[in-house]
Amino acid sequence: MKAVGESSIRRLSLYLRFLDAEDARGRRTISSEALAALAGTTSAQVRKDLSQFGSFGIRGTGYDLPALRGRLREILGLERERRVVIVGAGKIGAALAQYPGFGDRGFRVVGVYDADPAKIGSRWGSVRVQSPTKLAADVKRLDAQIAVLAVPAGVAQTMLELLARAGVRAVLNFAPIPLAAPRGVIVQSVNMAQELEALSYALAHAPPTPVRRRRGRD
Amino acid sequence: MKAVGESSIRRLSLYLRFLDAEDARGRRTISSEALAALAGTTSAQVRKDLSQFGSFGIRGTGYDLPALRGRLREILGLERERRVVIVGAGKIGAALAQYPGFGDRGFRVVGVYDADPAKIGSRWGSVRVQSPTKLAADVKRLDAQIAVLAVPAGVAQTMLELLARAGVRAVLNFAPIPLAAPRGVIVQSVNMAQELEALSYALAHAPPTPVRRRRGRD
DNA sequence: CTCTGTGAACATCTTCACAGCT
DNA sequence: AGCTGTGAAGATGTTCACAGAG
Repeated sequence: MKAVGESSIRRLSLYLRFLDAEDARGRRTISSEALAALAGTTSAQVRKDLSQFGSFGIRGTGYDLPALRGRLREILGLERERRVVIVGAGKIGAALAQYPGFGDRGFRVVGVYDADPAKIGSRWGSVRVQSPTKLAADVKRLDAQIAVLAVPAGVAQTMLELLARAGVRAVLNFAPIPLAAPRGVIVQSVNMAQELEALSYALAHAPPTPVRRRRGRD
Repeated sequence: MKAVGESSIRRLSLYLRFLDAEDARGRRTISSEALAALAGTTSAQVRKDLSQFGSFGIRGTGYDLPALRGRLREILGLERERRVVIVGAGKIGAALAQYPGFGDRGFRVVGVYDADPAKIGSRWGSVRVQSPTKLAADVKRLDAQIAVLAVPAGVAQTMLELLARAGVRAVLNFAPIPLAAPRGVIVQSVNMAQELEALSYALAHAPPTPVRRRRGRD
């Protein structure tokens, strides 16, 4: 299998969401055109994305919806439950912990950590906030593969390294700085400051009359 | 001025963060190499990004730090305060409202709206949660240009249209679906489900031994 | 001699357009 | 006839490598 683009993967995740919805309402088949309309892209894009993983469409008809749905879940690795630890028990951590897209897709929060003694011990759903000193042991014991890093920028790199040593394999970072990924750890960052400033730039440079913008769809 | 790439803008925002920090510690000049190291990119990339807006570097020396900083603030439209309304008073809205990168960069929250009667009237910093029926009048009165859309997927498009009619010019969307941007409105989306599933994909496909990943930096 | 600014090469992503399966 | 799968073209983004300013 040749290298699959990052952007294709992001779209697969989106396609899956719509396949779930269409499947729920009983649709059995869907064309690249129809799926593209839902996901806000083009039919060619949908076909290219899917064809990277084989050809499971039916010419003249479209894609078998339940089959495609199953295949995407498999491709995205959503068939198995992923255990997640949240590091940083602030508002962002809280928002993610209760985000429906989290639990719905098999991501289970098994631990929450924060260095603030005032927060340690408080309940977050079914888990209690712990000290980060517990991380190393917990990650191993609970077999957590994913960590959400929602700590201040100044301690993010240190925490990332701690997580890496503990055995975490993938990290979703919300600290607004670039992190150097330790060997063997996949780091994905979400930087809200950047998003906001991209909007500010667009406002400053497109002002009097309209213009469009993207990321996800237009 | 020729079209500037989306990705350049995102990096400018990052560069500015580090320029702020270096300026604070008294540095007066910085080379593309040094800035690249901080921002996790290459010197060529830094120079390409900056050269799109003119040539304000000094050959043999680097860039005048305060000057560059001022120029970036100007380019990103951060010299003027931006008034922001938050639609959806859930956890995500709350996380953003208290996010330091928000206030620090001149984004001021002037209103919070939620359809849930139980939330209406509660205090969020200096503002009270209002009904979305107040949006149209408030956006005009407060001259809000940016909205943060943190509502459930099902009502996001409707709210976006309401915001557009109210006169909002830019929207940062957290609902996990693509939105059709009304004419004259810039929509930027952050989809955490996609980020998470991209990690899941990477875990499923890079497992036994290491591999890297990106977005913001590796 | 250092470090910028930039054309040219390269790589990646998107769109087009059509051959060929059903 | 309808719709997929895919090469080829086009667009966008990144890296290289060097001429030339300071």
